[in-house]
Amino acid sequence: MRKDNAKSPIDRVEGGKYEQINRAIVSIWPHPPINHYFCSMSLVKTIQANVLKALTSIYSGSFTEKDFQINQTKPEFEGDYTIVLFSLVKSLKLSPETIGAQLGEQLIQQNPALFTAYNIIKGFLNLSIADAYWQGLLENQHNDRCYGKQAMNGKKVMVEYSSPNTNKPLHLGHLRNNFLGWSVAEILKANGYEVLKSCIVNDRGIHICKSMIAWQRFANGATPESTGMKGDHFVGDYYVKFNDAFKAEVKDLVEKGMSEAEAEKNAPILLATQQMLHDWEAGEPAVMALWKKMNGWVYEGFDVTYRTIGSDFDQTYYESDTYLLGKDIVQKGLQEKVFFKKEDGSVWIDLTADGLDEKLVLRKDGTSVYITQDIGLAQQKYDQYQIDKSIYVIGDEQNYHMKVLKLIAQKLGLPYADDIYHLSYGMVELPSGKMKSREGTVVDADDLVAEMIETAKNHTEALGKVKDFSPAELEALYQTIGLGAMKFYLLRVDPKKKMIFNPEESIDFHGFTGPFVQYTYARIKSILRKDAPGKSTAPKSPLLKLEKEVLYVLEQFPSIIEAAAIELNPSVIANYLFLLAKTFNSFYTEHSIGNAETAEKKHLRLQLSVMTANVIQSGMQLLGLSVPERM
RNA sequence: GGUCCCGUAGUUCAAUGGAUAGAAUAGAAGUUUCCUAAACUUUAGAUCCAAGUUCGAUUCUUGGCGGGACUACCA
Repeated sequence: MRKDNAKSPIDRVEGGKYEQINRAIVSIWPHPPINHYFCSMSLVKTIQANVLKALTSIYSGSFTEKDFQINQTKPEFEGDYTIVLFSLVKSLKLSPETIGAQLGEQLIQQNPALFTAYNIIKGFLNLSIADAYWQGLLENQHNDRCYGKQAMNGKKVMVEYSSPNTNKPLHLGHLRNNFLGWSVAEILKANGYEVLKSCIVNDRGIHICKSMIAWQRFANGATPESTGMKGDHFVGDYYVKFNDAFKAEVKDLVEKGMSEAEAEKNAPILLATQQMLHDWEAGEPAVMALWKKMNGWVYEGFDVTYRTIGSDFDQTYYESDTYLLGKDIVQKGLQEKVFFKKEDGSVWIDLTADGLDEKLVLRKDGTSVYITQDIGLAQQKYDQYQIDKSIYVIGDEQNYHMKVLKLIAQKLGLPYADDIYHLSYGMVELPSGKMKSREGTVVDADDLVAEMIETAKNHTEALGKVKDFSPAELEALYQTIGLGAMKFYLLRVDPKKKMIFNPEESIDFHGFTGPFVQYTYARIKSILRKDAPGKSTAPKSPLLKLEKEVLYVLEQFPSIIEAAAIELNPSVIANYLFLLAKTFNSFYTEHSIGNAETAEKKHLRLQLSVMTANVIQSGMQLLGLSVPERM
């Protein structure tokens, strides 16, 4: 049953499609992006290789990494990593205990420098890793700024994100999009890709004309300058004014006896808007001038927002340039019988065999539709930059559209078809449901940013730790913390899932948050201003439990960066950083760093602090967050 | 109608088919002569329902129930 068949066209405009220019996860990242790290193989991979070698030498036969799993050992058991043996039981026809004992013995014999002990509980072989391994990692990598990052791999990726409409300001949904796009770009760079960030601006169309008409009629020449308003908000207000006027006209016509459906089609202001769109397409000078003027205002507003939140693009596309693209591709496809023409002259593709519908690609008047433009733009991106992968950060409501786009490209045999990837993310919803401008429930991006910075200010002042900061330093700090809280909040959730934002409850600064991680960093830096790890040749004493726990987490950073790239999922990084900060904080409260028991311990703990700070800093950078030296 | 997505503590989020389902927050109780208490410690609290596959299911399959998105000669 259709849910929205009662809605008027204007409802759909407000609550639906135009609201989100975000467009469609259908395909899978075809292969893990990289094979080796700058420095050394990850511990899990090392264990994997050792287990494979041991299995082969004990049981003779061929094994693959799929024959067993390696998990972190649960804290209630002795050991660091665990081999799950169940899947070997069938093929080897031995009990898990036997396999475990034989494998454990062999591993220790084979690599006594790495494995020190094992125990078997049920089908789980728990392995203990030598202290020397962790100590070596720390000694070698603690101040390696490239830790976890990979060498350039020669592949080029374009990440398209943000993609605003020029008839209204950015809202919370755009923020999720922007932060995701930015972070994914950073994550891919860390994995060795050359990344191009792009943005398609939806700067034309009936919705833009609505703001223009409303301004013409109601503004009396007012400008952002004359009203002191930010340009995008200024224009957005006229978009709202259009809708108010439209509704009033419809109501009026209905009272005069017209049916509601008729009235919605014939409201004078709507007809005027449609005329304006025609004039725009015809290049009518006055309309073009107005269009340029108003879009200019919006861009000035967007620039301010983008600068504040830290978004930028290597390439901006404008729909006014691209909306005619793709027609030649359709003509070619028509010849190749990928498309077919209906009697009225419109051109379609039949996707019913793929479980989809027939889709229009060219109107009967020969003009292109959204999907046609997107094919054209995809082609242009490929021609222009020879990209190996094209990622579209677009909301999940456009899953269908993006599926169609990819499918059409594949059927046309376009070389980049398989490299189109829709990074589909869920909407940000309010506790009451979707944000609706008609109900005034849209959370404005600028307002939210300002509120977060204000909250950061209040918290900071209440704590009074940075009273010696200059006003400029304070402002920078508030921004770092406020934006940090907001970015972390939006990125810590799996992008695929929709998330709920409650405007009544302000975004937290405690717990699983950006400021928590930032605070951990600032506290470490405070120690490192007084002390730095020098050289130590003292024999190493055994690692304490909490020291090892921090190292255990630090060791995983390279694998985490890789996993985040394979999944295109910044929340992997956010979860990791929180775990790291929490683990370090536990260590920090329990053990003194500056006044450690021995010089050797002090040295080790300072190195541990340096490495933790470095990893926090690079990890936060992958999320688009900066870290303060003090807070 | 069709296609797709989602149902986990009061709330917001985790969990490549693995051990006793993790966190955060809200609740209860503690920790400051010592490196930043935006921290730390303890405590209580959850897999929508029903079958199936499996040594093992939050995860996979099927069927319910509940929520959402899409299904325009709009972009």
